[in-house]
Amino acid sequence: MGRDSGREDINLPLASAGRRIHGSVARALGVAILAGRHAPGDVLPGEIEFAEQLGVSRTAYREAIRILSAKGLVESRPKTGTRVSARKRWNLLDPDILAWAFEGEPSEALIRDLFELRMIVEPAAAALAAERRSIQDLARMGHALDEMARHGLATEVGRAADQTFHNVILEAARNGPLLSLSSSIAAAVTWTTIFKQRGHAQPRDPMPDHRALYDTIVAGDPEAARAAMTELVRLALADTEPLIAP
Amino acid sequence: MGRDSGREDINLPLASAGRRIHGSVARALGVAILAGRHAPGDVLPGEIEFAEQLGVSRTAYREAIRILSAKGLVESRPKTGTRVSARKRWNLLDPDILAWAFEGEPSEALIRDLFELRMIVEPAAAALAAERRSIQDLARMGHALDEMARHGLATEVGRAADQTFHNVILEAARNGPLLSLSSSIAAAVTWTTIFKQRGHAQPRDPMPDHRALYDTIVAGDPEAARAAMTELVRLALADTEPLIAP
DNA sequence: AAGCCGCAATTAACTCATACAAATCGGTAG
DNA sequence: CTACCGATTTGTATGAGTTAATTGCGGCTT
Repeated sequence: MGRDSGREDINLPLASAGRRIHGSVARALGVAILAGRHAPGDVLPGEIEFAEQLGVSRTAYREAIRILSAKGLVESRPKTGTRVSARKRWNLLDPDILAWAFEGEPSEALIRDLFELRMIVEPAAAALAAERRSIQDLARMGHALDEMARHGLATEVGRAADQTFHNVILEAARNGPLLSLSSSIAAAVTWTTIFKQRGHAQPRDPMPDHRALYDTIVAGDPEAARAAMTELVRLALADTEPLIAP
Repeated sequence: MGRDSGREDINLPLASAGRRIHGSVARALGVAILAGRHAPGDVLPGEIEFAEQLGVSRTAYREAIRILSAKGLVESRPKTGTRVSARKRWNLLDPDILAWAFEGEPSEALIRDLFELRMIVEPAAAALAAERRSIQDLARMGHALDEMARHGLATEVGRAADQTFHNVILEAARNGPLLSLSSSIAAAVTWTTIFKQRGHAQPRDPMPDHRALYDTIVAGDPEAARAAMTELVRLALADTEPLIAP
């Protein structure tokens, strides 16, 4: 009814850049779920109704639901409908989920958890990387550090270089599943620098600890690398912690 | 053409139990990709053609592709088609992906990687659990251990209890992202026992190390828990390693 | 003459609408 | 208390029309 007379939709900014409609809907719903606007256990409106509300076809809506379902956010069965899954079912390590979580202001609990994870994973990864890194890995790490030093963490390129540095270390650890944690680590790294910029007018210079870590990996000394990375994360945590738990 | 004269499909066991068609197709393709039957960079046949080959509608096929895409296995764009993503894009920590990987004989490299991850994550998780566990957590761990002792790892219930024990520890660590690693840990645990059963006619008794770990968590001693879990995983690794790297 | 840029045609995925099938829950009758 | 039956919701199928990216052609620039 009344489809020609105008669309009654668009309270969500769907269309949007590059992304296809199913992707946009998935993102919008994902963000809403992670923000708590749909609590675990809640039943979503029926396909037909909800798709119409969003102003998209049932096809596109269903594909969006498949995406969310694949990430463990929702489960749908005939007659029962589609309901938001329990939190323990959510795949919190999925890159999209993390991105959606950080779309709005993420919960302090999540940031704390990610830091804890980082403190567990990165030192071990650094130790492995010290043993297994190739010459190319070292070159990429060195380049990333140079970029970081040149542009600083106040710039986009500088932050990207920081991400790259940590990412190359994970790659150099030569462990597929471990590398899949990169998005989680990246999220923690990002928010470290964001909080740092917020907190201090004069943020601590990150280069010394990064260089020290780099040197241990060049030297191929696993235990030194583990210690250096532990110290690096500890410092980052010290910068961040007072701001999330004041 | 010839749709009425019979279906030219079914070289894959699609239909199958409980699962919907899109789920079955996703699983079949996922397994094929993880088994290397579709290498990264390969372009899949077009929607119409491939869906017809599989004997399903384009709708079901597309929803399957959305699932795979959500897990990072494939990427699809207009004109280019759908292609298998690079390995580093795969979300190796996704429960389904791991399940699919272990559908066929998994690669030794993956098992080794998962063990490495387990050795990194579980001791830290045990330490956190020792600090944060509730009375209910302890009760569940204790019950799981009892079940494990009663039925042994040769039985399905016994193995399930083992899984539960490790899983409760992850839950007791009170860290969402960490808990999302449970499927990865579970995969490693499973294959430990599988290899153990294969290797020795008289497998090592797993109860002493498990009990020791449990006691440290009851005592609330993080460092003791870390050490106990490290020892537990080390023993499991010792049982497994000679069989995957002979 | 060689190379670069922009335009159009092609091709694939994407979206939509509709019809029908299957599954599941609740109530009702036996 | 059990078994069936109907209503409701997701699941599957199909065909038509849309959008986006790549390819190659043709004209322009160097």
